[in-house]
Amino acid sequence: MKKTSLNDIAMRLGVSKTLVSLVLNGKGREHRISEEVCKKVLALAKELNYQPNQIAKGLRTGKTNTIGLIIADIANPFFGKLGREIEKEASKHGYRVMFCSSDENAENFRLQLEMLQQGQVDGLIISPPAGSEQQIKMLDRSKIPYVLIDRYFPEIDSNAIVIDNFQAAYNATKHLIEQGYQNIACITVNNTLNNMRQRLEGYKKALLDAKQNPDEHLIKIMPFSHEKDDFATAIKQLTISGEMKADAIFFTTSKVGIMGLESIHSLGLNIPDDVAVVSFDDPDAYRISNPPVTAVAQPLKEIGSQSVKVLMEWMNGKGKKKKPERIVLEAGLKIRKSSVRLFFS
Amino acid sequence: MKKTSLNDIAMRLGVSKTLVSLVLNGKGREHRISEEVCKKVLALAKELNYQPNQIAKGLRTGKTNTIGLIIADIANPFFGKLGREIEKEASKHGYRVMFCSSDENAENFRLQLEMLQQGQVDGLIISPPAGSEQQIKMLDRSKIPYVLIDRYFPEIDSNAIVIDNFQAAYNATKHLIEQGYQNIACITVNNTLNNMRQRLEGYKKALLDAKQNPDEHLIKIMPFSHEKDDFATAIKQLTISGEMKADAIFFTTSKVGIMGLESIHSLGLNIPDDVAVVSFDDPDAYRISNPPVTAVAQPLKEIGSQSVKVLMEWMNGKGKKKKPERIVLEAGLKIRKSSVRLFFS
DNA sequence: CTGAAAGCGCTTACAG
DNA sequence: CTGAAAGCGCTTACAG
Repeated sequence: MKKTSLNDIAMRLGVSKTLVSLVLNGKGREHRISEEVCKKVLALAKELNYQPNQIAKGLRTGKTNTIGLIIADIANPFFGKLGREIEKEASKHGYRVMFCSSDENAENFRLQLEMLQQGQVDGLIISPPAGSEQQIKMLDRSKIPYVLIDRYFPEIDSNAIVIDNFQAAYNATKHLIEQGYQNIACITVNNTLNNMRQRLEGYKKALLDAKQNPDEHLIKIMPFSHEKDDFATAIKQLTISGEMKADAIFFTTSKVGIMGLESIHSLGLNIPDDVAVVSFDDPDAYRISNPPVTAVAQPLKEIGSQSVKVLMEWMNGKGKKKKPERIVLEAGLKIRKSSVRLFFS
Repeated sequence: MKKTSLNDIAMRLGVSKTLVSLVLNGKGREHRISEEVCKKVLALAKELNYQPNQIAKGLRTGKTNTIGLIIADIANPFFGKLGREIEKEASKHGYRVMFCSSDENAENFRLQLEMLQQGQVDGLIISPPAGSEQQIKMLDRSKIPYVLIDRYFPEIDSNAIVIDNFQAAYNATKHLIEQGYQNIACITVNNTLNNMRQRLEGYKKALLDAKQNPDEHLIKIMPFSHEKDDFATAIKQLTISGEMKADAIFFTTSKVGIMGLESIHSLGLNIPDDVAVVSFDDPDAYRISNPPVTAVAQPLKEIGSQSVKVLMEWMNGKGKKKKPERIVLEAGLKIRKSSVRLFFS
């Protein structure tokens, strides 16, 4: 059985498809179409379970009611939760969302962006990987509405919803300092994105402000591959065999933090007695970890809703790009046992 | 600047768009179009950065190269990882995927299914919520290819990729029995889906086979809302205040397990000495939990790739529905310290 | 070797 | 109050 089309209804009722279209789009009154004709159309549409073909509608109107979302990895709980918020918010506005995971790879990203621009989406929410400046510049020159999340390129004027990474990292480090830790290490990932740089800078600045000099031996920059062995080595150097013993570690992402915690556990080290831990991001894992892990919790709900809001404003603004908005949100520090000295508690 | 269309290229070259379409679709040879014309077309297309409008193509060919995915919640790591595998596999076949989270709610599901059927996707991969039998039956009568994952309705002949939930639960429980636990509790969720029922049945059967009678006091069926308080109460009853003291708990999902572990920790109970723990599903959290949690690890990669494979076969089978395939995979038990008696290890 | 034409299912001026 | 017609950007018989 074929799906019923506008024409089927028009034919069976002996009216034009213009009329059917009008009625079904609620423009019956507006066009002063007689009550009874309206009723007949509506009734038959219901009977035949008519579903307008969105593809045809999209071709004609140039609107797809779909937004594209490119993030690093939907399987990463941070992006999973963020994606869910965006989906929720978009659906309130009648939009669906197409997900793409770039794996922080600029080439994947380029292909996904290209694909999404082939007339499939009305707007984009994007977490651009390192090295995608050119793509974003091109995107900016095209007329398609977009907003960046999680990171942005300072030299490109884009809408962006981000958090204050510097301040959040600063606060996390300061918390460790206040707990009396003296050799605070930082494990981060080899990534040139501004959000990651700011996290490292915030950490360093907090140390400097406390007259603790950031020691290069205490800063580990991991390859993006996130290999278990690399982490085991790094943790071992920081805690057992290295030139500087760390009494606390600040992880700049949850992916790094989870790998690090695994290594800490398999070395049999005690948290926080042997080494205290604070991490960026707040996956479920940190709440059920024993002890629970102190975490920088990003306001995912707000990032999601704001990004959709800004995108909608642009999309409904007749395609005219407004002055770019850069919204900077605060991230809270959830203090848990992994970073609290017992004699303080 | 408008996007360049087939027509733009045809006009500028003084040829027909038929020809341009043919060449760009690699059918130049086939239609014996002269080398030089081909080259000119290709060159100009590149110069103008021509991107075919997929919406128009979709309307004409009836193919969107998109598959729809409806799961419970993309923010749940189980579905996040599964979604990622499906995305990966689909992209190998040139398909993109539209994600929808139903929250296990039949009404949400109905709306999402309806939306996706409005000519937007070529096929569907679905994790149907309880109470959606009618929707699946209707879907089955329509000609749109689909495959179910994670659960199915025994009375409806659908393609389905699932695991042997009964056996996996049986094995997990048997493991606890072998470790010498005598009062093994089960915490599950109030859900009539066949996968959940089988997990409970597998647990009971393992107890029966070991001459341990399943005691109703040891089985807690939680409301789907997953409220913290409900779990605190349940765990307290099982471990401290109840009529039967449990020395081990089997959680039937990771969502339940994570809530349960939180409660266990906040009661200050020791795992596995006070109470041992085994859980269905294997989120990151279980590896970094201290002690790490024994888990039933589902083969997400295989569920993902098989579901896409079966769907592709149907979609490329000229719309003719094949005999439904019901693929049942095995889930492995990852034994970790949360369920191992010290004197055994 | 190449082109004119029809048509996918809609919406939207325009005309009466 | 209602309809004929054009057109969104493609693909695909068909004709020459």
